[in-house]
Amino acid sequence: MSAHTEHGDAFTALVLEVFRVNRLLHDAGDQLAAPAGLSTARWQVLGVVEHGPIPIADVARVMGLTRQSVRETSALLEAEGFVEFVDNPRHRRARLMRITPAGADAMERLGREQAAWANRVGGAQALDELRTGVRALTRIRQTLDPDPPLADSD
Amino acid sequence: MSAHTEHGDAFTALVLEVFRVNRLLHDAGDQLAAPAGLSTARWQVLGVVEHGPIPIADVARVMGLTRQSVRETSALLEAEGFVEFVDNPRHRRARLMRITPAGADAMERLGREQAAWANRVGGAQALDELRTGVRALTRIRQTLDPDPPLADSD
DNA sequence: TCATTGTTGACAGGGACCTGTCAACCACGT
DNA sequence: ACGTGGTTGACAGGTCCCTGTCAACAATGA
Repeated sequence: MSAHTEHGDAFTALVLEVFRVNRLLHDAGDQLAAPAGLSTARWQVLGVVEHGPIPIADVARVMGLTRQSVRETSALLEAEGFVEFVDNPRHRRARLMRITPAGADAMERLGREQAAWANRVGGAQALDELRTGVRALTRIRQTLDPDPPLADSD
Repeated sequence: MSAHTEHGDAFTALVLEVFRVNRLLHDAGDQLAAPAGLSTARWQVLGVVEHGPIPIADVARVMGLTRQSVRETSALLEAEGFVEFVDNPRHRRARLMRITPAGADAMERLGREQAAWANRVGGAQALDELRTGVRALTRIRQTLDPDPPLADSD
């Protein structure tokens, strides 16, 4: 039908699979995060803020999102009491997002539940397959992404 | 830090990579589809409708989406003239979505451009890595998805 | 010192997905 | 024949992401 090479065919299959799995993982993340009053998106933002006070624009860069998306999520996190904004001595406009004790608590609980879930679902897969999958996606990301997000050093 | 097994660790890395790559692929799809007046979502719906007249609920099942999402996308596709709704002799309420000549044209052009793009990006990857990646994601999807989407037989 | 340039948070508006709810419709068992 | 239950499209409302635009702010060079 379409003029796909073997590589093009395999890549296309991977693309469609990424779309499907992404939605399932996102939903699973929402279900994991819901008891803590969070969602996948808020959880991820909180995971960055957890490392230390940081302006919105920096969070966006780390996550590979736009400032606007992060701003919206951050406003909700603040309204729910998971983060607070404190003055930035280096920039009067760019205030720093800081995790609150409530936010830290939620992250701690979520960390435990995520670990249990990841061990359970990941345990049902072959280790080498998981690792090859990560490598494949990473290479594709590097091929597609003109400027990759900053390292989220753990 | 968190009590991750090796499997849990690899799985978590895969999850985060899926999130990042999904966004890049979605954006790339939008850019591919834009010249044809489509987007990634509309393109995918049109790809199902292309196989023959079908009600909205069936499209949703095939794609693993809700009827509501497909309905919205379908309304836009109809407004743009890519599909039309025709009476369903078997169900008065569930009218059939049918691709228009304009829709078929757009899909044909997009098919060629997608093939070129997939060959180019996929060609930069190792074939066995791509295939293992597909297998890994497929297995994860089957682990997560209680009722998998219908086959999109080509 | 001062104008230019780049970055920041904010605001408006839109796209694509979700859940919850409803009336219309079909199919099925009694 | 008829009610019951499941499915369908529609509508309301919400989340998470995007682009485009703007004024406030910082940093830089003339």
